[in-house]
Amino acid sequence: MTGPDAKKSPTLRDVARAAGVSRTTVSNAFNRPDQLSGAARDRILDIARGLGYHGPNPMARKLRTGRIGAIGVVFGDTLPYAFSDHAAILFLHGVGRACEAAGCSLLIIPTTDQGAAQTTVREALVDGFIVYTTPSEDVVSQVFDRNLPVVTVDRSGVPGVTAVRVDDRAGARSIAEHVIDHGHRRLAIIVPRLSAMGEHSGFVDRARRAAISYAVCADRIGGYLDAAAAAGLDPLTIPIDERPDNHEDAGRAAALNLLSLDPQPTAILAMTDRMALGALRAAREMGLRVPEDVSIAGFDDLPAAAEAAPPLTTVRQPLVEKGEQAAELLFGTRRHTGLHIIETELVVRRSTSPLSAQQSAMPLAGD
Amino acid sequence: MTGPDAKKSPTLRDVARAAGVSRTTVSNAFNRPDQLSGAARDRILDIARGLGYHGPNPMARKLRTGRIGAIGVVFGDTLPYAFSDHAAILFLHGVGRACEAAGCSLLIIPTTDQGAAQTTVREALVDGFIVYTTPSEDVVSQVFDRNLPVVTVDRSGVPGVTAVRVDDRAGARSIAEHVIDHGHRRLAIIVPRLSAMGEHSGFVDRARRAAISYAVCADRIGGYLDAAAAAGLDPLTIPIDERPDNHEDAGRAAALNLLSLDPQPTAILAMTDRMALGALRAAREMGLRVPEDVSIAGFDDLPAAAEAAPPLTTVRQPLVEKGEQAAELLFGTRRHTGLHIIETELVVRRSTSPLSAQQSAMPLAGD
DNA sequence: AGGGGTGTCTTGATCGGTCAAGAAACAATC
DNA sequence: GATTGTTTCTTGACCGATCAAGACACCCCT
Repeated sequence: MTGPDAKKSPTLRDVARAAGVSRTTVSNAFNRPDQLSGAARDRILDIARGLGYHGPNPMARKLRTGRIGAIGVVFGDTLPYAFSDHAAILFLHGVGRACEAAGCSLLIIPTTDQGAAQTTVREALVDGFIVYTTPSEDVVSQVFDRNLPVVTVDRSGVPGVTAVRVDDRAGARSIAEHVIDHGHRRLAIIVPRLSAMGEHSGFVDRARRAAISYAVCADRIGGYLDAAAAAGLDPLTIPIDERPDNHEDAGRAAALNLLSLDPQPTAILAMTDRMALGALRAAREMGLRVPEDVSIAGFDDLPAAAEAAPPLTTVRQPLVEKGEQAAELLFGTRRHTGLHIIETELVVRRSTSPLSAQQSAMPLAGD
Repeated sequence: MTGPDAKKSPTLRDVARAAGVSRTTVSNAFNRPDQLSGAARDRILDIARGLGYHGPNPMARKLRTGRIGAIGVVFGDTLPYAFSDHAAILFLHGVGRACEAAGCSLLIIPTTDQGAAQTTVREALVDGFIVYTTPSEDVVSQVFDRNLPVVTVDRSGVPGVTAVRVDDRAGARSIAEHVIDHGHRRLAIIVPRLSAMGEHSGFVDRARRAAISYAVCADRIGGYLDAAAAAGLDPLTIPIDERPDNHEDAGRAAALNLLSLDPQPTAILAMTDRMALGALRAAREMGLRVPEDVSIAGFDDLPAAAEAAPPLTTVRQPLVEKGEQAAELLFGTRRHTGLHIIETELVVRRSTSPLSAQQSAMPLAGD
């Protein structure tokens, strides 16, 4: 990517020389019209144009003046993934709103290539960072090393760092309670990748349940199991299926696996709407009706959840507001407290229903 | 947004002084480990840490070294809008893919506030720009003024500027032909804002048809009308309804307007899928069946088009690839030619069908 | 005539680094 | 012992601007 002008472009000094004035005067011609006579200004601007000088180099200028005017969002996943995940996009939407209000641009920093990510973060030209989801710890510590303002989102807190969290545990509990209140006892859970280390597909065993490294996963599963325990169910008997990615296809595969258990679960709690949508598809493929044969619940309340067939019962988290708040905390627009917790809301639609007589006729696991 | 360290942070010079070495040596300790003894390096790094020095200031460093490592995408709309428009997101997805490959970050530059946009563009720390959709001409010329590499997307070409265009005209013609081949003669067209100047809602009169400032609009409408003319229809008799925004709601309003014409159109060509989806809703609300009572076609082939009820006949443009190509052209990965034209593909689904006997029984406009 | 004010422009320092060239110390080679 | 080479570190210029302070001319006023 070489500039249209391969020959290096002229500087303030060149213009000054050509115009027979000092650099400062040229600088003023561009930035402080009141500091020189109109005639001189016009002449200088003309000469600059003639020389192919396109205004003060922003980097040099900002080095001197300080503020950069952009904030960085660090994604755990690849950039393409970020742009294909609706939750991420809604989050960015919110961040964008706050940026706009603050007159700030938005730098999206990919961190796929572990090696490159280090230097990308190290050299990012930003006034602060938002760390979204789960970049590797290396990258996160690199971010902290920059010693710029940071807001983390959906990550377990680090002392001294402003964090935005959703009350995932309460949200998960509420939707599990909803299902349990409807009489369901044979629950099953679908989750995306639980730990930064190791990729796993299939049932989650005890060891892996104990080694969850992502805060969101830990909290949501915790919430589900809290509700189960409160209802007298043994958490360890509730099957959890993990898939490496948060995708429709992954949710489908997990649901196919869970729904072929005997006895079949009567309610599936998917940790994300994306996976829940895949689970809906799996049920359809197996000839099961939702919610008559199996209730399916999601989490997030993506726009697609309301439009699914049937519309998805889920837990709403205000994704746009989450992004907006994170950015506002970074800008200092919003009062700084260590931890910002965002509440969720249970959204009951039609993918869940009370346990039917037919369903309850089947043997209860563990009986 | 003040840094955690309000007292200004130490510089290379401070570290050098504390360590009793020169600035260059400290610089080398960070960037060129082979240029000094391991012992000295460790000692310097230790001292730096002790002083709260967090690595070389990226701005100063880049001022010296040149390359910034980010490209800017300039949006015509507000940032939040960009993140709510699927076409834009898919485009960004593609850009992100290319950025990732090039080890580059992505700066998203909002241009809502006309005044601020000028300086935002002027000061954006990027190595090049992608101009997407239709920022105001002021902003575009500001971008050109930076004299950095630029690729424009979906805009009519400017001499010397690499442009990515979709063959909108051919795509529009193909879908109009598809509908005409199915026997439809009473066509109607739905379009978003046609011109940067003036906001208009409702039928587009002759004067406004002649004053379209957005290249995409001009081409798509041109394609529709080409097909109509080729089939012996008078383009001027085909009603065009314009709405200021490319939104479902806008499409709905336009369709409601068009479908209350007498005689009623039998086929609606919406210039975007978003508007087509709104038109589907309008038809449903009016108790019209699609496609039995009215055929509706879109443009873009967003993911939602395939999932609509009924699935939308549309023109597919490869949005992700468009973004990727634009970025690759900017990086120089792809061979530079002035104009890159991307082909479209007609995707026939179920929202269009042959004219029914009942439909053709109605009087033909102009007979 | 001298003091104060204003408008226009210049000087030299500075922002925080990197880079090319060279110096000092020491070892290896002929 | 002179030459060459390495390793390690320093110097001064430079990247392209901004900024504080001051110089100079000009006008107004008493």
